[in-house]
Amino acid sequence: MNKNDTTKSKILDAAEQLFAERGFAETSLRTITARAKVNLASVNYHFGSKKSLIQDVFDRFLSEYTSVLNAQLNSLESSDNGSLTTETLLRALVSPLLALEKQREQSISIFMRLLGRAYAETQGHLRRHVTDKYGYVLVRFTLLFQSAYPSLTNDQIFWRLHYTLGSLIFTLAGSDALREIAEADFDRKMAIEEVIDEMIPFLAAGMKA
Amino acid sequence: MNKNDTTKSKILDAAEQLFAERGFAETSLRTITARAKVNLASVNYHFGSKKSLIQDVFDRFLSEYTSVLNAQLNSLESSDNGSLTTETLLRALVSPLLALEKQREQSISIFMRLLGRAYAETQGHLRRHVTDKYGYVLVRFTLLFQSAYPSLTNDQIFWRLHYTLGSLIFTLAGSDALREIAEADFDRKMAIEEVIDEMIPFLAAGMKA
DNA sequence: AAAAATATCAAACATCTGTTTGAAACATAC
DNA sequence: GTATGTTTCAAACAGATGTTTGATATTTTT
Repeated sequence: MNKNDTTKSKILDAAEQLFAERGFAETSLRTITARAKVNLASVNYHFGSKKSLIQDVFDRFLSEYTSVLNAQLNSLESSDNGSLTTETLLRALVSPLLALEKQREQSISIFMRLLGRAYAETQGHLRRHVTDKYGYVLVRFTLLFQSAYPSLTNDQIFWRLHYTLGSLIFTLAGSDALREIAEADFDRKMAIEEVIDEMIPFLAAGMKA
Repeated sequence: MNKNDTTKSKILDAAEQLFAERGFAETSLRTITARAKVNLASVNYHFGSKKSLIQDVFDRFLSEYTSVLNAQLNSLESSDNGSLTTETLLRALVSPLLALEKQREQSISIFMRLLGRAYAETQGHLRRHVTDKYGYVLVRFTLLFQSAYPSLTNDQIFWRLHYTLGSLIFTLAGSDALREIAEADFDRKMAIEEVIDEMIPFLAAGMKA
């Protein structure tokens, strides 16, 4: 059997999409299993609980994302430090998302909505899980940034990085809807790559301000 | 009886805080009425349904916010157009939030978390309600921006405004947690006004990029 | 091919959800 | 002070939720 057609991965696929669309509490296991065309009890059989399913959805996405991002940061670190511009750093952050989009044939906004929801879960188990397991990549990214901009203080970099993440997650999470609005206003549907190409100079200018 | 101690406003207060903390679906009417110390049935008596309660929470916040913002935009419009810098426009967007924070003695992050959640509710009734009733202020703001920066194309302004909103909502929604992290790292607790003072040059630089 | 382990399934379970009910308490008007 | 309208309250309701069960089917191992 194809690895993507197992009951387990069919559940992950359906859950990922539904969680992104509606949120965690708003998505019932019955909705997930109906879309995945599997039995209701198989969620608890394969994942133990709904909580674990949510974590596993994030693990699948984030482990793929961080492994690509880490590879990018590796090559940036080994290359000449003089070429570490803000723009290339930001591209390193975004390009794994575009790669994932192509590979999975799934809109970036799905992943970004998931991330946004994890972020909104301020008191929940999910945010702790995500930051504990994947926070180190953000730390790595911060350190690279510091070496590129030694004139900025540490807390300036800390905050500016969060402004940037806010723009990225917020805009890309809503990118499908925003692109439709923009299409109605300006008679042209932008590709997601164009949106990103517009966004990076905006963010870079802020970072260097 | 004091107007803020009626059953109705006690429910609104409790609901506003709990919705911001946990989300709409994750907050039950029983949790709300327990915190508000009122009877369970009083929600349906005063608001009709949970849906209406959610809308009323937003209406109370947004009507206060937009009325202050509109006043600010009025005075900006009547003043000399040459003084319309990006920074003053952004301040007009944020300062009503600071005013509300003082008046209600409630952290800005509560309001911003609410806004973020309304934004995340992509398919729900809430987003339509909010955009239908309060979208015009954003349009007003956009028009002012266009007049200040005639060199930018309309879709550039559209997108840059959304990048800005992303940064603002995302950062301010998480400002309490972020300020604590920053305090642990840099041994100084920043005031929310300082965070904003740091953010505005960042955003202004991007807007002008 | 028999045995053992793994996976699927329909049904039931206990719990929690928003909402409704009808009586009791309270306030207001005459 | 009685009558009328408004608000509160405990209790119950119907429906949905995550989870468990025990039987059946499927796959893997020997």
